[in-house]
Amino acid sequence: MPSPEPRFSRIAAAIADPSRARMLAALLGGEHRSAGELATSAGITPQAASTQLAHLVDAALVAVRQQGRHKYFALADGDVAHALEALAFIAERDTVSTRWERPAYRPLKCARRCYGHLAGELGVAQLDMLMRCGYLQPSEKGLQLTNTGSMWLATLGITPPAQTTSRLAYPCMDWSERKDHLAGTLARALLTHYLQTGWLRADVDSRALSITPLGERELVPMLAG
Amino acid sequence: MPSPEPRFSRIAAAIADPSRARMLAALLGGEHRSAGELATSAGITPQAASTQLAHLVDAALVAVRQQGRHKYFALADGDVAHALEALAFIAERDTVSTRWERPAYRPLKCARRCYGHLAGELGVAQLDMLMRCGYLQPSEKGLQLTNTGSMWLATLGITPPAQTTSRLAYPCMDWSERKDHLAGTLARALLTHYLQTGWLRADVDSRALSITPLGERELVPMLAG
DNA sequence: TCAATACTTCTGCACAGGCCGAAACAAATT
DNA sequence: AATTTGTTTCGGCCTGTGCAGAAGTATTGA
Repeated sequence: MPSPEPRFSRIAAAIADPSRARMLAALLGGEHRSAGELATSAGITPQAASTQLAHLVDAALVAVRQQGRHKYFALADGDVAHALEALAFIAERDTVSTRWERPAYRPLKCARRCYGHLAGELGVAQLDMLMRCGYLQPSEKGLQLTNTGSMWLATLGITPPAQTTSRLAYPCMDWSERKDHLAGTLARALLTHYLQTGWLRADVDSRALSITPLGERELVPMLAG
Repeated sequence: MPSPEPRFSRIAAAIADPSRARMLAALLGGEHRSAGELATSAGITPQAASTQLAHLVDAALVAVRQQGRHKYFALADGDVAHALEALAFIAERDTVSTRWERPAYRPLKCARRCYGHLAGELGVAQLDMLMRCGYLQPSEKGLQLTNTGSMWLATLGITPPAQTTSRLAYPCMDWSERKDHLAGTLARALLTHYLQTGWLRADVDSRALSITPLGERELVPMLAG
């Protein structure tokens, strides 16, 4: 006689917890975020976030993608985003409206650190330029520095990092741009150089990188070329 | 630094409880239901249902309408239904599909009891016929039985109920038809008659009324005329 | 090989919230 | 007025579940 529990209540329960909801809100833009990032977004410890993210994955609300020692999470698909927006709509319809624009996200999309190397629009542009100019070329394992590439590095005053067990250069998915950017020791050396020359300036407590006026004049054209 | 709690998590929390979800599912067809009905739908006691319904009203997911000593609840609006369906969609997308057709609801829409009187398509047809034939006419307080109406009742073998403190006849919103049907002591007398003559048969544990073959031949044409 | 970083599992704790029984309140019927 | 029926409030119990601390696993970098 008591009807069975509606299946949508399980989905709603997954969304209902404030910490999980904060993580989902952080993913609403469509970008991928690592577990640690989501932990700080939610204001909880990494181990708590790990449990909650497992909960969300189990409910098929978010999808995981492992990349090295990181795990990147994103909304499972557009249907989930649609459901969240439908909930948000009835939650916000009586308020002053126009949230859901997120100016806080803009600088991150432009340029940011991705564990020592450059990511964002600028990072994608960097890899694009390196390939287009023939400074890097694909090889059987990752990307290989060409002779002209070594010469280009020399003009910048960078000596190519010695080939070690850690990879020199390889593509890394850029989740805000949905394209690859450059990762590896070479990428870290390049970002270090950009910071030393004052082309970029690192934010204190965020991954954002801001472009200085000098960088606007010198770095941006270089990467565009 | 920890972002504020997203407002949609409060909405999700209201939906997440299994008992509340069962009540919402019972309202998904758009019909109004009384608190007691929703309590049995959810499989909880009336006092528990009262608390949960207050919760749903507070969250603006359902709207209340008081009618006498009853309280009728319904989904607040189409946006709420939309959000519930969006949640149900992602909850059911991997299952064998095609729920959400509800053959169980069909007999209720046709004919049912509404606290002693006839409701549903047949109830609406009944009031329509009574007015069209001039058996009832509007008065300052409710509906009044005419002389021809009294004669018509006599041909059925019904003596008009004496006017008491309880109202003889008045319109009552039919929530499946979105029109009025007949309520009052006269309406109860008519339904009792229909059941005694075997035109209708009452279900055991539901408000549904089924039309017998005899009723199909005699009652349905009478109400249509 | 060793250290650092990212994430996960385990354990115990504590708070939130749903439930029922009992009793009160309100409306309608007698 | 008295009774019946529908709904609400109060009090106490109890389960579910989110949290952090500590310890464990995995991957990367030197």
